[in-house]
Amino acid sequence: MNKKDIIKTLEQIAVYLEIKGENAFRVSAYRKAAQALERDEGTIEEIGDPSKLKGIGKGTASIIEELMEKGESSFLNELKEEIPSGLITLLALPSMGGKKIAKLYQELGVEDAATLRKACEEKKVQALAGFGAKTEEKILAALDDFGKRPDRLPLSLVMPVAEEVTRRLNEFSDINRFELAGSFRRGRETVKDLDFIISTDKPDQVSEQIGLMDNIKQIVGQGETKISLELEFEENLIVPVDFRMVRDEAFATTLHHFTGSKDHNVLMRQRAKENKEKISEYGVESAESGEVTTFTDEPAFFAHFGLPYIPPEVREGYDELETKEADLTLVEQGDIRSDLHMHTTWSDGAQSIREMVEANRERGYTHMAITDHSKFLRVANGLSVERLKRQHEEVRKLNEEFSDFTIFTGIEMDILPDGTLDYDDDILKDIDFVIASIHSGFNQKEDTIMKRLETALRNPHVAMIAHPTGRLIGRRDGYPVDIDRLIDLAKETETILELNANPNRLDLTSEHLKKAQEAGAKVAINTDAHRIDMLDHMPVGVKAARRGWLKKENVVNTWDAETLIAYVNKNR
DNA sequence: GCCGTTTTCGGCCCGACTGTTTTCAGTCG
Repeated sequence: MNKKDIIKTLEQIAVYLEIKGENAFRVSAYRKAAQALERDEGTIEEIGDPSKLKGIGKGTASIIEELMEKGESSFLNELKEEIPSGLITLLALPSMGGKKIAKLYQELGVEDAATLRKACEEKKVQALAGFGAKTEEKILAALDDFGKRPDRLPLSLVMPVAEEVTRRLNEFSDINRFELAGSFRRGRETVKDLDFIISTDKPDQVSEQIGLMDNIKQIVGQGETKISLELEFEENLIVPVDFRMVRDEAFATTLHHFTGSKDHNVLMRQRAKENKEKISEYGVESAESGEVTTFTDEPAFFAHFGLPYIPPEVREGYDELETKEADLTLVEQGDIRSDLHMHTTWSDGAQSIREMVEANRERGYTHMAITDHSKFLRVANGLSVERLKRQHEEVRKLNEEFSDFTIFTGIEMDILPDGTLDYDDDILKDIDFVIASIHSGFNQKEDTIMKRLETALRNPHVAMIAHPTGRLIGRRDGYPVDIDRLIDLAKETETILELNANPNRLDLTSEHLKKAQEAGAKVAINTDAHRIDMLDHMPVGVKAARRGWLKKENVVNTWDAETLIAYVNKNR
């Protein structure tokens, strides 16, 4: 059993105990033990004695040891004997938690979705103490929706919704300021909902305007400080959106609270407790005087606890509170001076070279690369050698028009299924910025894929590997890659790895990026734009980079053109 | 179940909302 399996098992035990109606703190102890393992960077073997980690004591350590010896947990096996597995899936129903499920199981013999439905239809549920007719109706409605909707929505789908809601809020009256919080602000690649924090002196009026918005499928909840909606857009795109209304003095702490993550908030509150203080969304309360301190902005809030500003992207409850300011100074959009991966009408892009160049200049960059597909990719009108040469002639001519801007010739060259590259070295040697990438043979075994990648990495003309895992978020997993090996090779051969800024891709992940930075491999953030408007995905990529704790100096797009080309040409 | 410069017991992050109650438990974020 590896570390991931052990973490999963501990979390599974927590779920079973929850349904058993166990003490909530005992349940969370198993979750905390799982988190402690996750937080530690070592493998399970490197950790050695697990009980030396904070959050793992005698009980959970013995379970971990048993898992390592036997590959299974007798405790979990007992729980599985005792509790029908169908109950586990019921936890996914909204407003259903361990306590309610335990009661349904114990008093009505509910074992799964089907028996729960039957109990509701026979009106047995509303007879239980603590349940009622409304609860029964809600359960039936939830069962009807069960499994129809994905748990989390990919960023690419919710981004336009976030923009649309932002546009509408800007038109509302009685709003001092507002900001989008939650996992969207933290830059996660999928989100459960959108959380808007609104500063207002008239929450009733704001709530009323929100309730009259277009596209409302239903109002899920409405209180004095909060209104929760489901907005429905085309193609069955249903996005839950929460709005929290607060007075302006509480805006910073509310924003922090609802930006999360939950684990980060727990760390902050524990820290406050050590100071005899209590954090809530309304401010920081002194336990002694009961006085509440509020803050003008988040930096002031963190400063109150002697902390540097912790960017939203790293608020995941790991070690961000223990990290020194220098390591929290992450790459930002303003640092980006180039986009190094994009397409034109020469292959499968929508715009001409000139149009793409102008669009890049408008975005304030100082250089760029035109990188159309290579000849293997016929469906994308990949460039023959002859067309490649003609295109590069055009790029060079265009480049002469600008004294303050540099256009690199480039190519996104396929790494072929047989492991060879799509062009010979004597073609590649004349190209400024050669990207290599995989668009075929996704079903190959990991070592075959790695051999293909290694060929590209070891070629002195290849500057960068694009979208190194090939995944499409929520649609396909990509091809199998040994990331650690890829990073080591990238470092050794001084080949750049791409963080693809397209919200459907976003490979590398934050874990990959952390490893790359630690290993000393360089990263590029590129939009891979096929249209001008896709160039605007750059901030999405920057956010993803910040989730990977990337510093400016390790992101090659922040370098000037001379430094970049010197790095690329070093080994040629 | 875990933890301790408030230490071996008694806490464990905090508040809003809903639906059930008639003062609060459960769920959620």
